[in-house]
Amino acid sequence: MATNISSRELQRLQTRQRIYECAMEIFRRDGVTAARTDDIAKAAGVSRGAFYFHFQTKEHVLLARMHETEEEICGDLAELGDETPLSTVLAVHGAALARIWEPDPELLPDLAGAALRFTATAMWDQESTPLRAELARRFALASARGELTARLPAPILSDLYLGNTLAGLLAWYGNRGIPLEGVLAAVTELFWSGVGLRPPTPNTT
Amino acid sequence: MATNISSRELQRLQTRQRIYECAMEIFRRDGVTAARTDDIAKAAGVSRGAFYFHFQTKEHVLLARMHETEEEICGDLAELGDETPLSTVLAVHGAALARIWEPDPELLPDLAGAALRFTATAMWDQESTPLRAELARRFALASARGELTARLPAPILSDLYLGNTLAGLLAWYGNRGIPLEGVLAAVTELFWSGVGLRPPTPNTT
DNA sequence: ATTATCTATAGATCTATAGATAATGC
DNA sequence: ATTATCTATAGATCTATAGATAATGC
Repeated sequence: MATNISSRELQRLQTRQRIYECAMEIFRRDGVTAARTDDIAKAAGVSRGAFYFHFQTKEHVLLARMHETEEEICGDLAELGDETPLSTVLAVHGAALARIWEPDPELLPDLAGAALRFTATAMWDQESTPLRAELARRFALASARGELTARLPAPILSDLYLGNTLAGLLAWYGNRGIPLEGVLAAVTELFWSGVGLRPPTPNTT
Repeated sequence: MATNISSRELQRLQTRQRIYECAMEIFRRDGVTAARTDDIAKAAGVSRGAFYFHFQTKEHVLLARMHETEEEICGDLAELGDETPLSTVLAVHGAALARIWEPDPELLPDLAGAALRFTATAMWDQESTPLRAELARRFALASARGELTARLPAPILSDLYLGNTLAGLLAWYGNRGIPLEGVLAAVTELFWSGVGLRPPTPNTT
């Protein structure tokens, strides 16, 4: 738990961070698929082998970005006490998502695609990500408090909510100009109005 | 509009189909990322250049699979008249999805990831896919008939519905054993109960 | 002395294209 | 003769790893 960082560790972290930032820049410039690891390494002032030492593939750099955004959102959620109503939790989550993606939409499709593949594999291995776990926990708390009326179990509702926000992000990506926060708020409201109260069943002729 | 196919065209289509099928098989065996174009070409009995002639990249084979499933689902939807209630249209869509993916889940994460990236790019270019266009049309018809009460415009609701089914597919992928059709029906019901009728606004303390 | 970090490089794989073959249209 | 389909292959890029360097722990 010591915070003293050895010179070697510092150097490693600095190199990794440099590679990470240069990769993101080149991803934005060339697209993830077209980006060459050689260009990234050159920009970071290291050999291509150093890139490989820090990141297994280009996709792993995207996953690092995903972890970074997850940590940021989890930080926001950590400020809300466990008794906070789920609707407030979701509003804070949406606001954080908007703050992160609104100024930098370029990598959204690639990142979303990688996150989706990664999450599916993680789900299959019964693992989770910090944000997904935290949201599932909040949904479970809300369910125990009787805030949810949907018949599906809380963890699945949590995943469906995440899927909804992903769809919202992409709808906004394809139709910029609308403020992202408004789109995500509308998506959450739509999701919530189905989850929060139970209206009569639909008319299935 | 002639249905006569030249010998050359027949040969091309047969070769392409052989490459496509061998690729899917090797994707399932090795995973899309690890699959080598050389193995695919060998399995199809052609040179690696022939693979490249028919498909720009491995991802384009996945997109061909996506188009195939879209055509199949559109075929099902085409049997429903324009006056069919949206809830029925969505039920048929969910049933078709389940029929397609239940017996062959292996490629779901890779295909979903590729589809997501591709769709986002297409949205940005103001293009669409057959299935996405057809669903948007059905949502617009339902909206005109007063079947929808949500404030969001019909095309966005349509995309959110697609995002919901994607989330449902992945929830099922990570937790096989439950019948997929049941998962998708629950997802649609959840989506619909939010879209079809307007309950009181949530309590945002 | 041992180990972590990184470089240099060999080998694997992919991408791009010049050229061969065989079908088509005149 | 022209063109579409495919092969052969050169060159680009990635992946894997042996070895160099410098920090660490004894």
